[in-house]
Amino acid sequence: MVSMKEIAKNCNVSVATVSKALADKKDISEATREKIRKAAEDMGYMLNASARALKTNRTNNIGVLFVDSMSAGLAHEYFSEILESFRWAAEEYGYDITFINNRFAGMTSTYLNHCKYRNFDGVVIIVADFSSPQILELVDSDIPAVSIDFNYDHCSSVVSDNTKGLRQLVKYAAEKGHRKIAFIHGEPTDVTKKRLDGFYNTCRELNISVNEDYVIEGRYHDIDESYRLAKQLLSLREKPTCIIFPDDYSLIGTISRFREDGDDSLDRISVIGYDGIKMARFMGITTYRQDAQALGQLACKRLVDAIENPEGLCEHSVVAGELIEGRTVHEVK
Amino acid sequence: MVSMKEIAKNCNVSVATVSKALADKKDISEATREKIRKAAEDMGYMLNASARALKTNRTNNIGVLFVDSMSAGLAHEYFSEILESFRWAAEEYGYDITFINNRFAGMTSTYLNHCKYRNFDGVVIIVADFSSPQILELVDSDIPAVSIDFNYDHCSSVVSDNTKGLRQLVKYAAEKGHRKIAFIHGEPTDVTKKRLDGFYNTCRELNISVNEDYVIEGRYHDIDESYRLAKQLLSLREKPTCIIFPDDYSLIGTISRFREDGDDSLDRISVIGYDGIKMARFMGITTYRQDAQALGQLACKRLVDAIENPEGLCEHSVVAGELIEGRTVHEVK
DNA sequence: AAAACTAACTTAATCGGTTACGGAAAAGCG
DNA sequence: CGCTTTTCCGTAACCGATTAAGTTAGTTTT
Repeated sequence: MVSMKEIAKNCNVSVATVSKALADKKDISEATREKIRKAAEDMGYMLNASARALKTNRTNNIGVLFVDSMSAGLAHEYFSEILESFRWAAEEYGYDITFINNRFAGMTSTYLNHCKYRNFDGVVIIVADFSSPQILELVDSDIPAVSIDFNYDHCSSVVSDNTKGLRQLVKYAAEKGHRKIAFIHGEPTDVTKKRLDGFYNTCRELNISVNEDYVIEGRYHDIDESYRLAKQLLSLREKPTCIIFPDDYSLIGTISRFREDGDDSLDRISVIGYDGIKMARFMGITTYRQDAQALGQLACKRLVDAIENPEGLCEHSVVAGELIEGRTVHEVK
Repeated sequence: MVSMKEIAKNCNVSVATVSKALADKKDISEATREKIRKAAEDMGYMLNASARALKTNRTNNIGVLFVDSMSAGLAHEYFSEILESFRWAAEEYGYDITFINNRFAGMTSTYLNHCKYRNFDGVVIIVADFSSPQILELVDSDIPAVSIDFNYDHCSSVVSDNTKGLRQLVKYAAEKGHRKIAFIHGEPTDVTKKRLDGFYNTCRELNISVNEDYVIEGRYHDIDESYRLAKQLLSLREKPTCIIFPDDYSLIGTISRFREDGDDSLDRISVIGYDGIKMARFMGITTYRQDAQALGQLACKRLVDAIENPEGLCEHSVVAGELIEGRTVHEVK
């Protein structure tokens, strides 16, 4: 690999001159700068990130925590869209992204150690088990960090407006005349809590009495579970007229499984998804589209801010989504 | 950040001793090794990847080319599954993965330059415009590389068995009595070429005469296009009885759009997808599941082999998939 | 024309490890 | 008890950059 040393030799200058010439420092004459530039080009030279990082203590590399305990992860359109937009923004800012893991040289390690090892300039937590001590250790370290859809005290966060999401969905259903609205929510997480807040508060505001049998815990992205719970809801003496699902994916799966069963009871009531994945839009499902792109982009901006100004306060931003009106919520008298 | 120097001072040994102790070299006594280990642990020490890479010329980092010109990319389940399994395997082998791009410090650069800059030990090409000169430059460089679903002369490759895929699908349709089989294929790429081979050869073997109106070029992952072409096929004087789509995604989208139109003509013939995405399986679509997991895993193995033995010959592997029997291919008399 | 700048480099230290080589002390051997 | 091996650790060069500080020649100032 050709290094500055060889360029220096070739141009009869010192390595320092080469470095400064290529870095566009001012104390190099235009003539030598050009000579060096040309030599570098001709010799196929490229800067060495490791060497630079060693000296400058900056890697221009961002660590991405994206661990899918449930094998959702990349297969989850919402998260992969966030990752994609984050990545794009990072590249714009001149950063690369590397996945964080907790295996070092084959052995088990910690996320923090991995970040120290790679010397990431910053870290973004997109998907993870947010309550794990390893994550806490990471966000409490002095590495600039930003978390998505979760709030920590010591780092910036960007979260989707889940409360508003449920508010809009409930309001929409209510406008269509629904009063028996069920909500299959996901595992108890920050996100779920916010959604439940939105659900309960909006019901209260609209004077909709919440039947406790209608609010049940399921799992995100789990078709089997949603299917089971939907069946359960539809077997109640007093059936709900509308069911809000944890996400579009499980809703679509559930719908098709009901049809497979030859059971049209789900088609005869109203259903609502969450996320706004492409397929849901194609299928005309009423859902709340989370603005994954904005989330990823903003998270990146916040992280870069934190990197460039480590003394800055952390900011907590909420990103709104939008209701997508499909054809799965019917008017009731 | 705590370095070996500080541990050395703390333990009254030289930096070399610390390095060797932590690297489990044999010429350090068990006593000092333990003393150093403990100090490192207590001080929260972690190795510095840049420093190590500088000296050893190994980064334990693999560059991943994953560029979605068509905004498919991560949203494409097949590719994201490959990425996921590749990543998992890489971590097992002790490698991290970083996305390759062609922007350097905000400006436009080349993929190769980026790889030189990061000094990747190897490179995997998962999604890209395979014919771009930048990619060619990359695979022709001396960086160990492996490509997925595309063959280059100078690097190993792992490809899905597209010929077999189409063979199986055509055979299956034929067994169900279909003789008028249409094939909406994707853009002309290596993959498409193999599929066409499989399609034509199998038709010939089974004495199915191919109506040239039935074999038309569409685009992968493009619902609008597939929808348009399906309509076109169904408007032919002599309609096909079975249509093979470029992929599950566009098939599912097309089906739902037909239903939206109140057009049941697609439901009355047989349809076949490709990829075997989860949703397709839930919806009972007959398709060919590509073994994305095996592809990613094998690609990683090949790459690690190439890294560890740069003189080795490149290998070209073909990974079989399997036909998933759904309910979208009906018996014809 | 001597003093004071300025422009354009060079020198050398440094970042945090790795590793070939060397050397002293302890252990093994006859 | 001498001599050869081992064992264990230190010295120092090196990887490829960056950058503060120093140097030299040319230019300006007075």
